Amino acid sequence: MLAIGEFSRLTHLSIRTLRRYHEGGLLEPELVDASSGYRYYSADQIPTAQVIHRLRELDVPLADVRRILGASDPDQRAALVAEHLVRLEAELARTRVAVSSLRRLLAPDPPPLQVELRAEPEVTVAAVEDEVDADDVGTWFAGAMAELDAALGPPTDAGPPGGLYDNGLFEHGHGRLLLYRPSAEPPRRGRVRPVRLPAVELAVTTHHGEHDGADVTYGQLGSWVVANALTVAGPVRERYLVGPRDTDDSAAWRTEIGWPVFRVGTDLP
Amino acid sequence: MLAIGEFSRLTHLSIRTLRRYHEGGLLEPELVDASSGYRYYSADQIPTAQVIHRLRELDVPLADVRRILGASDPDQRAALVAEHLVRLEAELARTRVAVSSLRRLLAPDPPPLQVELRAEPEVTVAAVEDEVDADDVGTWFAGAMAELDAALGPPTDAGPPGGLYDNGLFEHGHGRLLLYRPSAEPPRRGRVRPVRLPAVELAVTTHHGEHDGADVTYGQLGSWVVANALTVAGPVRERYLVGPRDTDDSAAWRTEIGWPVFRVGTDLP
DNA sequence: CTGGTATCTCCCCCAGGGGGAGAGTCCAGA
DNA sequence: TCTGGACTCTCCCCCTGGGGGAGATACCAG
Repeated sequence: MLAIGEFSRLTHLSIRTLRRYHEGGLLEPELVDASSGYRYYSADQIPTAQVIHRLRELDVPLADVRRILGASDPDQRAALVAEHLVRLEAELARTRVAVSSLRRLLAPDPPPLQVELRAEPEVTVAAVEDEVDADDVGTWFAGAMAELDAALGPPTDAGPPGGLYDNGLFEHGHGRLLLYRPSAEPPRRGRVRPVRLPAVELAVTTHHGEHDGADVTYGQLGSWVVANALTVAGPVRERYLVGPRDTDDSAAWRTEIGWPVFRVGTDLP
Repeated sequence: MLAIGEFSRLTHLSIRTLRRYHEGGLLEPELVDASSGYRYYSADQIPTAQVIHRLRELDVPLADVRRILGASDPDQRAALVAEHLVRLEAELARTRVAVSSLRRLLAPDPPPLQVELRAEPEVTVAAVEDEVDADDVGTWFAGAMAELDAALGPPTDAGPPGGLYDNGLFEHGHGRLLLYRPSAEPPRRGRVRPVRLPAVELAVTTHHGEHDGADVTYGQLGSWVVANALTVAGPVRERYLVGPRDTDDSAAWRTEIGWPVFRVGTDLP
């Protein structure tokens, strides 16, 4: 039986942290003296403590650590861990994008932006729509796109997929998100259903590369809109001209960003 | 002039976050209405907001973001950013170590540990000693080793360097740390001075690979000590048989870990 | 038995964000 | 000019995963 200080020395987990892990049900001491409250650990618990230590170094949330430790089957445990390694890899990819887009931001001469004003007519499409948290957009997007493809089959010449992004997504971190594919006769299947997109006047530009870097282009487009004295209204639109479905080379990806505007002197009476 | 909601849509920073950045002096609105408190931003502030966004994605602390934005000289700014990219890289290395050591921990059959009992005689060495936080050990270690090498010259055959780790380092996250190199006539120079290391009985094993993974070996050694009914006392000792000074191949590194013990039936009267 | 050290619980603090209440402000349409 | 809805304000609390420190007990060796 090891007192907490001794166990701390053995595992390199601080006493405070061990107590917290006890409270949290992550690592229950083998024995807790009922009268004194002293925690006593056994040497058998050292490996467990070290697994926790490692998982925490990988920023696995305590709740997930608990789940991993609770998995009785070693295979299942390995699967749970692998899941987090995937998450780590995704995070690394995000980091890479952030670094390169930071370089772009800090570069002295930003290339001028090509912006086009376009009147988008009303159109009926096959769409999936949901209330989504900003953090979940990536996951949701993948699922929705898969469902659209399942309902409509392989890409046709009806046009690339697109999305409508509620302003609340940016302002409050959650809002409505609509993903669509053009279709002459939109089916109803699963979450897919026909939706009538209203006509809208858009200021349009094209973002090159990873979607994670798109907010820089958003800013440039927004600046243009502000500078050219047009008024903003309604959800932002995107169209995925070239994306991960088309090529693995993310440098070749093209996302059209459409910012709804009132064209001065045209829409005003 | 853009109200906060509009600016939020343009930069993809949430309204809450923009307010926080204002409070924190990171991104001051161009104008704050004195009577209403409304924040108004200019379109020129969009690039700044996006730089902040990117830096935060890289987990740069707000204080450092402030410093980077405050740097007037672009070169200086680039240097500050580069500093953080170095930190990111170091973190990535730590992650890799954690992953591989996690694999080792979850492997079904841990190889048996070679433990040796050794009576270490009293010895006088050239040492640097300090009170250090656990987080700063790496930095402190590098500095202290450099200072030792400066005082003693290139490696001799007097033996590899070593360290003494106070228990408080593991239990509370800070404690005394002593780094030494054996020397017949220890000099006094800078922080380097002669120190008499007391004689001690050690349970010794050798850790292979990155030092970041050593705590697993610590646990195994500790288990052995507990199981073999010896009592623990005093600071842990390490000796750096092969380290980054010797080879870049971290798989070849060897760290001897010595756990102070009383040998039953020998030290007892 | 006594004193020093270990350990207990409890409360407050940190970063960097989010939720929500309640009040005041802006602006377009009637 | 009024009015209602949308926008924004401040303020307080909560989250995660830790750390600092106080004050009270427990353990254990001399």
